[in-house]
Amino acid sequence: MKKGKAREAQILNAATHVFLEKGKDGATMQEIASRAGVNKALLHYYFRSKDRLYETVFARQVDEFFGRFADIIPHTDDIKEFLELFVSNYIDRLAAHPQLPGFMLWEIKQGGDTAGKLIRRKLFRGLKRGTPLDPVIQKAVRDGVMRPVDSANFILNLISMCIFPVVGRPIVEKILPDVRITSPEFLEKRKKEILALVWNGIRADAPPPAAPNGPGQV
Amino acid sequence: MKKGKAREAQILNAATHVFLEKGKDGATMQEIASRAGVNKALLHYYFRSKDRLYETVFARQVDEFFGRFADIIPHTDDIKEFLELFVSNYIDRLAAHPQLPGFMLWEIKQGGDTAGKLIRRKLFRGLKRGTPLDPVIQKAVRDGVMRPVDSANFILNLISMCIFPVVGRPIVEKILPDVRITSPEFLEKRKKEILALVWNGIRADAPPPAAPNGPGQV
DNA sequence: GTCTATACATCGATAGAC
DNA sequence: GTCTATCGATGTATAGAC
Repeated sequence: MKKGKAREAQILNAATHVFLEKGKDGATMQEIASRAGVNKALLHYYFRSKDRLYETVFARQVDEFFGRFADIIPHTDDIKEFLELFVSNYIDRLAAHPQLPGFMLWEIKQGGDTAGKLIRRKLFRGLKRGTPLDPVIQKAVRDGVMRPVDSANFILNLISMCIFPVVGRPIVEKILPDVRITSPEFLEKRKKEILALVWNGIRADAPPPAAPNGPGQV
Repeated sequence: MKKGKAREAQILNAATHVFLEKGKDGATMQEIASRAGVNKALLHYYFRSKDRLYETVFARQVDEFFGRFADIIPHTDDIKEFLELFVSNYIDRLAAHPQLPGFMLWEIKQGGDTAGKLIRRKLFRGLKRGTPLDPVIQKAVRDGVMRPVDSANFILNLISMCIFPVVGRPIVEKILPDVRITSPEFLEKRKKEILALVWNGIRADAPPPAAPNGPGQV
């Protein structure tokens, strides 16, 4: 009935939804078929096997997770503004796909080298060798506006603070019952707090007036 | 042949290993039995079903992950020293069980309310209502040694920086090929960098001599 | 307690009608 | 292209001998 490409996309959407929620092992062809509103056999018609269907979905998600990473890199020479925008963009991106990081992390750990090679390829395409944050940070250090830090660790810290709340959402919301990780209010407050910590640290004797977003946070 | 308790522990060890690596869905009774060196039927003799075996393993891991959280809380009034010890203890603990965080995060997301209730119980036992870090931080703010921050966000940041590298190890090591997350050298450097960031921030005009572990990190 | 043998369900995959 | 029917493999679980 439907045209081939439309059906393929329809199945792919259902498969993506199920795989992201249950993982490769937890997902079944039956559930994917039901969600797509078609029969099991049709999945095999379009994608030979579960493995190939999964690979297709996984590759697309790697694209979403890594390939479009360049989109969230701001273009400004002001390091403070750069960090503000980066954290804001990154958190917005993560909030738009809350299931993606947890899925990627778990599945990559399972996937071994098959997944590993795919990531390497995608990663080193728009992103030739090394993080795009590196040069920005090193320049800020040279300019004397940022104290010398280990670049890799600093980037790791920045990314950790953005990603972990999304990945650990079920746990975090259980421990802090009055928090909804993906609510706009929490996300906006979180952006400010990350920036304030990164920029000022927590020491009381640090110069107060240079806080990234005014002094006012509880 | 063997006494009941010993066999039970033997099976439980094998089950823990397999479940932690593959997750509930990916694990099979056959693999657990083989690793334990016994027959499938014996697993059902000791633990009626796969579900019950999994629940036993999961409950023990929740204990490891949450229940023993109090052990890593330092006892000192000096906030700087407190944070140093907390981060150090926490990272050491995580490095000792590198598979645990990823497993917990993924499985809790799958487990729904069954897992949720179990965690709540374990969590609010040695840990009556609220994080044990909260009072320490609020006291430091009152004493004026720490600038006012949102306590929940600060704790979230601290924990994120400790946990994420372990959870994201496969990805991180793929992007930074010269890093071995669990190597002692990297872990020790990481402790210093987290503390330096938290305490001083990155701003160049912050007073330099109060760095947590001397000024020298490139 | 521990094994072999097997029952029963479910999953991935294919054949064949339409 | 899409369905029904079914096969073979695998997974959980049980029966019964020892």
